[in-house]
Amino acid sequence: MTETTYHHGDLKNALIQAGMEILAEEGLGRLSLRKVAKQAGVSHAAPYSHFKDKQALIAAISTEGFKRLYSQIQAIFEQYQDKPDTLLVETAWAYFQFALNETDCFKLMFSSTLEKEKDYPDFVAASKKTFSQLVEIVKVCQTGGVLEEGAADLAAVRLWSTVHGFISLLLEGQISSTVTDGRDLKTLLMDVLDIRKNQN
Amino acid sequence: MTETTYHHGDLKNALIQAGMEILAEEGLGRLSLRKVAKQAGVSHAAPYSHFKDKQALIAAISTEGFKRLYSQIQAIFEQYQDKPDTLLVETAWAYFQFALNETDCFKLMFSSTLEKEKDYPDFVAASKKTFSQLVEIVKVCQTGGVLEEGAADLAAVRLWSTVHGFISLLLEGQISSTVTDGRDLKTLLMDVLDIRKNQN
DNA sequence: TTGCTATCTTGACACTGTCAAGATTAGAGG
DNA sequence: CCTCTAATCTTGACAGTGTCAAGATAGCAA
Repeated sequence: MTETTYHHGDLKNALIQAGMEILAEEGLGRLSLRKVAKQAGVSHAAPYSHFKDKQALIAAISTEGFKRLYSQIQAIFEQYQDKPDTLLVETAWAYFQFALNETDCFKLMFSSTLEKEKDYPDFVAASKKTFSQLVEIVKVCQTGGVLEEGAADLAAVRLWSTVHGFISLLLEGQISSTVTDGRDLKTLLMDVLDIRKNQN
Repeated sequence: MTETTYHHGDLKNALIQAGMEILAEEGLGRLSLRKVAKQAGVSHAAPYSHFKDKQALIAAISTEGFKRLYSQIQAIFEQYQDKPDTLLVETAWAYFQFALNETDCFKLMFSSTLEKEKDYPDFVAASKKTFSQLVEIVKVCQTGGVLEEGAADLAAVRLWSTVHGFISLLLEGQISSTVTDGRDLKTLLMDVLDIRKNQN
């Protein structure tokens, strides 16, 4: 589908793409360089022309994951920019859905498979950008009166921590069913975030 | 140190012990069954007499991690049982410290290396027990007036999510330095949890 | 003592990440 | 159009891995 010629043009992205597919279908445990290479239709050592390491490929996949997460949140941001209360809930919900829909990618992004993030500036940039976006959203919510005024970055960390921790524990099966039962996920999320229901 | 005889008595625990040491010294990425076996002084296939899988060993190590976490929190619980406000902070701080001191074990416990937790009832029991403990602590804080009354399990999930998410993101290097700079970790934790400073 | 059974060893297999050496080819300079 | 260089890709090898089957060992019950 994506291949161009024999010397096959854009292998780097093809490998990232193949990696994400395997990740989604088989999970992190079954993600190997050789399988990625085979899926991209090249020999087992070909990836080393584009990635120093398996770590480097994983960094690239994580980076791509952050970009997707960013753009999904960005869509929410633009949609609800002038409805601050809805904005907060929907941002959290978008984060939640990303984790649910692309579980293994999400886990890869955060499950410290990467050992020396410093070595991957693209990865750092992509995640920093996402965080700045959250701070931005928090500011809008503050001026909109949905959140108390105060250090926006701290408030963003607080919210991000809660959402991230909750979805992580949930994916891990650590949230007791006495809590989850009888609530749909979105209401549950709002309860955990301690957001009172609004108009819709 | 721990070996008893030639047919070497208590290999199962020796393997768990060896696994935790390697985990602490070299990290999850470098934890292999064969290395664990060598460190315990047995041949490479010996672990299969006690563990079905590498997964099973990892489950056992995680379980041990939960037991340690439990007992550390339990110590805090007993110490501050009748000082509800301090209790809350110190519990969160104990969780925090566990993650900081035994980082790789902590990551192993939560980083979904385990694929089918259902298959490891001991693991499930140990983590459930820890959660019950948190609910218990929340209840004490509620009757002590430190937390609003309400569903204790939901409040526990909320707190746990925030602490867990925060420490996870921190370990991952995802927390911007604009937030961490100039605050020591405990104050930072209290800020994130939105707990106002008290007497001490 | 005898024999059963849990435990441990040995040897093998397929698979993995990684590297060195060589083949191929795209594209720049003539 | 041809040539040459550098990027790209292949082949082959190596050590390390998880796992299993077959056999050795030894603790313990009879």
